[in-house]
Amino acid sequence: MARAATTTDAFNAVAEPRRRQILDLLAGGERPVNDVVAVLGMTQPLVSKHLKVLREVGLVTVRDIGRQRMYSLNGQPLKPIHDWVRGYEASWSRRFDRLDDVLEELQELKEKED
Amino acid sequence: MARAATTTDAFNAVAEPRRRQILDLLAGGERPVNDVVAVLGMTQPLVSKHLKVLREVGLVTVRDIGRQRMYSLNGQPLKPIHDWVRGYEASWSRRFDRLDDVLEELQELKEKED
DNA sequence: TTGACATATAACTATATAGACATATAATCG
DNA sequence: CGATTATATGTCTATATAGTTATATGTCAA
Repeated sequence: MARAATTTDAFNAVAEPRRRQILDLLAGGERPVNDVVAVLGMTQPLVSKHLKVLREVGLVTVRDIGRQRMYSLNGQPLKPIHDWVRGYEASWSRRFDRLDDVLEELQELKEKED
Repeated sequence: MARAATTTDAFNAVAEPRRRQILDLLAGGERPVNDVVAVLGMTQPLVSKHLKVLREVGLVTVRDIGRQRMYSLNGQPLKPIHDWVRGYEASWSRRFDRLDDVLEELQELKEKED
């Protein structure tokens, strides 16, 4: 079995850094394809391909204006990622780390003893 | 060019659902490989492979106890994912959506008029 | 030492890319 | 219509898998 398709879910779609760049750009507002091409410096076919992937997982929507296609962001499919990763916040944030707090308190007590 | 390696960063490592399962299990505490095999019902070589990927991106650490290898979680590499995705929270959470708040207030005013 | 247990690695298959280049489709303008 | 502009798609290459099966490595126990 090969890797799951990039269009399987947001997790896979967003693993590619250039697709994150595109989303970051669209977060600033609707943009036609050539804007993305110009700003991010990728070739036009590559941008179109990445946009297709993002469209298939619902991270962007399109609106036709004459011969331009305006792409806009839809962050909703990112929610599962946020929900999943948030459960791990405790493992890097001292604010959430009870053990660290305890150790710190013990350390403070120890220093007072000296 | 092919897709970036799964060991490139946490984004890629975590795109695979079974690796997320493994992390979710390890979140409950240190575990030997065969525990993961038994609980998650994957073959042992597959688990070892996934653990190797997770190790290479720093999401798990190992500790040898006799012939067992105890794996434990290290969530730190997930922070970049959290940081990136958090910026999009506004796009699905009404709580962060100014426009929605405004519309809601207008709605309330309108209902009072009736 | 021999054997049983725990884990890692090797070989193999099928498949899905990212990116480049060339070309097709489609809409607008003169 | 013909030319130009905007975007999508097809083709080709190199490569990286996830999963299976078989085997190697390493550790403990009797």
